[in-house]
Amino acid sequence: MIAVRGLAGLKTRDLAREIGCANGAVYNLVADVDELVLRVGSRTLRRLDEALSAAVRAGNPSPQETLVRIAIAYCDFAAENLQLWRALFEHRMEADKAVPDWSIEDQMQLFRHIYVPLAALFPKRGAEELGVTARSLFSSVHGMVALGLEQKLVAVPLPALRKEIAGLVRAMIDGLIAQAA
Amino acid sequence: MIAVRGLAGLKTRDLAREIGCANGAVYNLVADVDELVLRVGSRTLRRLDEALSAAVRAGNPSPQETLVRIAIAYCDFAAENLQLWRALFEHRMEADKAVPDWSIEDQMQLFRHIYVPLAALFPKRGAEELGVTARSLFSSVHGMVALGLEQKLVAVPLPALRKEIAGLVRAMIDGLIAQAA
DNA sequence: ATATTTATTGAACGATGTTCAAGTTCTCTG
DNA sequence: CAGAGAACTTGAACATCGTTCAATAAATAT
Repeated sequence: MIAVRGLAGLKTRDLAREIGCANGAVYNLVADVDELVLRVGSRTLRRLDEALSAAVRAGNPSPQETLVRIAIAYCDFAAENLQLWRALFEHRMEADKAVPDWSIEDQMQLFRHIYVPLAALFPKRGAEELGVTARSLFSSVHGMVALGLEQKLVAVPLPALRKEIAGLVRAMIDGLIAQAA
Repeated sequence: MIAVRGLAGLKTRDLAREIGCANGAVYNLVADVDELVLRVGSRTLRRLDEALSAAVRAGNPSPQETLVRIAIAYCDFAAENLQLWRALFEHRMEADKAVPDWSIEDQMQLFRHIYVPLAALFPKRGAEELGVTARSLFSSVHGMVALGLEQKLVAVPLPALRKEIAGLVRAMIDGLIAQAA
């Protein structure tokens, strides 16, 4: 239902009707909608992880081109799974409720795809520093994808967005290498 | 109310009580909450615009350092106006309702801060191309700020985030210059 | 066959955005 | 300044949510 109607289109009553049970029975499967959304998010993250893994496996290019491929794969996955991908970031827990550990774990896993080629590029850097850089790289690509796929503003055609992302990722890495030298 | 309790904490009843009128009277000022949020967003964007303008005015550094200052100013503004800034991006209209022109206009204005120094750096590029690059730069910095200020994951201390942003912006620009050469 | 545990139901509760008929206040005119 | 007409205000009522829970049904154990 999230995939079809978006996160805001997920209603427990519709869901109950769809799976053929009473309204209240939904809460036998899940504590509340927050958990439901997080569990869907978990599946989405797993599929995203597979997509990124496939992008890394394909061919055996340089670490920098691997990073470019990861970024493009991220972009493609977001475009092809727009609503599910958006749900990952649109969803907010109530202020007092904590995100469960298994969900945090899911999110952290993704950084390793970026971490590995980055470590190859910057063997002098420590794990801590590499983690921060991996995070920054991910964040900036995420930002480009998020705002690029937002039809709210000017709609950027997907091929143009992919090209733009590839260009900026290469620029970032080239720049980082130049800084390190 | 958005500034204090966040976008989700804005309730029309509370608002009516706060401004001292009946529930329904809110709708004399505003068609619906969507418009209310967009009008608050408009003010936030204006203040953000001022903050970026101030960052550009301060000193008279190179175009690349100007871009770094803009990025840092964006980060600082987001940190100091966290809830209001978040509301700009968290808010979603219902699928069938369009964002009004005046709100779109507000958003577009911001890119000019990036556009100007970028045009100085890449005088050979056309307006179209510069616009796309400006957008990409903004998007990637936005992504870093958005995920960096999310306490959901590991909380990055603000000074570290600023440093990280400055580093990556310099890397991106250096990389873009190298590509153009 | 009966008792006990487990699962399911759907009505009801509380919150929330929004509407609107009725009441109130303001304003302009004779 | 009186009073009619316009404009505004009110708060109860509606629809839509997520969520709860006593009552009921089903499954399982004795």
